Amino acid sequence: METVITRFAPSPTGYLHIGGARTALFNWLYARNRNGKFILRIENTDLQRSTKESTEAIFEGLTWLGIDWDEGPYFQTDRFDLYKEYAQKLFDAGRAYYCRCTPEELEAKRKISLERDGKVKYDGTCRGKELSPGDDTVLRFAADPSGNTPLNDKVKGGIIFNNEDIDDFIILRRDGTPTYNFAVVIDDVTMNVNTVIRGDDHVSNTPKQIQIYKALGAAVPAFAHAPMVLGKDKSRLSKRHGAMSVTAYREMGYLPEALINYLVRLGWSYGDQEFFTRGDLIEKFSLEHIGRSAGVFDPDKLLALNGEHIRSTPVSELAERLIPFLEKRGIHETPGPYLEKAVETLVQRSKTLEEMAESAVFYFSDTVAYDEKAAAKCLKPDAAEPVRVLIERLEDMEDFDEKSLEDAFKDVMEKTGLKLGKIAQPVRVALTGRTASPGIFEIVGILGKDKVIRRLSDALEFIESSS
RNA sequence: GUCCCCAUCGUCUAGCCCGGUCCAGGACACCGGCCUUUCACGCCGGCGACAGGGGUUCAAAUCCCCUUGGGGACGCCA
Repeated sequence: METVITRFAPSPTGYLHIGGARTALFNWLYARNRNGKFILRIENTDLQRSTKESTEAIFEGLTWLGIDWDEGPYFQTDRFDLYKEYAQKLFDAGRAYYCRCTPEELEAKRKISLERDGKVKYDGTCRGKELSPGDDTVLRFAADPSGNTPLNDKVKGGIIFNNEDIDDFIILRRDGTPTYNFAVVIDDVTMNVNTVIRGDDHVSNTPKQIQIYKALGAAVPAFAHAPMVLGKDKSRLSKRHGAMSVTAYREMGYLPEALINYLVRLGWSYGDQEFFTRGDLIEKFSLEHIGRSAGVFDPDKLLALNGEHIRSTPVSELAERLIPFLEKRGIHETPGPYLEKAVETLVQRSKTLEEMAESAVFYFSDTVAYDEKAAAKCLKPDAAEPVRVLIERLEDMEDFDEKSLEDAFKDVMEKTGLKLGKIAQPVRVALTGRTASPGIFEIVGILGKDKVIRRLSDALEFIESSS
């Protein structure tokens, strides 16, 4: 069977966004699933808008997501000679002609025809004039004037375009650079791309491209147009909808595995399964299960999924990935048992690494910063007694294992006549500064005798001084 | 305006191709409850959809048509 060759061809005019990442993912996954080849190509024929920074950002985003490419990156700017060569072929074959209409004239024509019959199509003024190339000419493709161009889309099914709706579009600009609809085809032909997976905002370009393939006598690839990703208001995704760049999610503490899982699942399904590892995705991905309708990006679901991925990631690995987030808070921690134990207590309570780092601060700081409300609620005078008793009891202890801690707290309960809840909350605030935290025994065990007693004493002091 | 696509819970979706097993299943969110030293996790339960109208058929979420709604494309952008 023929080797599947797919590609991701972004234009470097901004960061890698959610929608682009999903397209990349679909192509990559399909290639991996079919044991094919995945190519990365940068479509930078628009010299004005393409930037080096955007190109770097795209590489960075893809790399973080774990999307690797087998070939490329290719840059269209390195291939201008090739486009000219193919343009010449079309010209020689009578399938392209020079046009001298100015942008202003075209604009006027568009306006008139739009008013007349609602159609916006080049009227073919220069077709048949046999103009020769010059500074003031563009090269246009001579499209089929009649008949139709069928597209057999892998996800949309069959679509038939009337050739009368397809105009003689420009393939080489006045400055000799190729336009998108022409360059993609030349690239895909010369790179042997046989499966084009892209957003369905490209469907209406497809018949134009198919005509180029045919005019060139090249094999038409399989097309799969995936539905769009929309924002909450069902309009096309944009900055208005919040964080849209892939790297923004990295910064917010999302795991690439989770983003991938979410993005792929948005528009593709595998029965009722929601959770997928990278391996699952590669194994199970198929074009047949890409949906036909557009989907709304739901940050809540992504967040929930991220929590799930965190819970299924080995603690040692999480610990390592957490370090940058601790650094951001001025905490310089190295991998090791202490970090890992701390992480272990936070896994179920964290939906992002960012959140985990925030909750982990008390494990690493010298003094505890009390949350105002927490202190007001729990570090009141009536908390002094149990805290004092606990300190005394703890001071006599050698081992801080769970069993002996439990006994210690029981003793405090007996001596003070208080329920565990009444004792645990003040202690929790004394140790962490907050009312919500991992289990008290866990924390005490990890922090160790010295830190625990110091923090309890600090709290006692706080209670006394503020009463 | 013209062309194209789409249409199941608020959202992502299963089911649709090969009509009956669907008074429509799962997930997120939301609301209850259980567990419990807090918060989570986990578990149990609830709320909640086949856009509307016509056909076809013994039978339609599933097939056909229309309407409506949404999206996309109409660039010397990609």
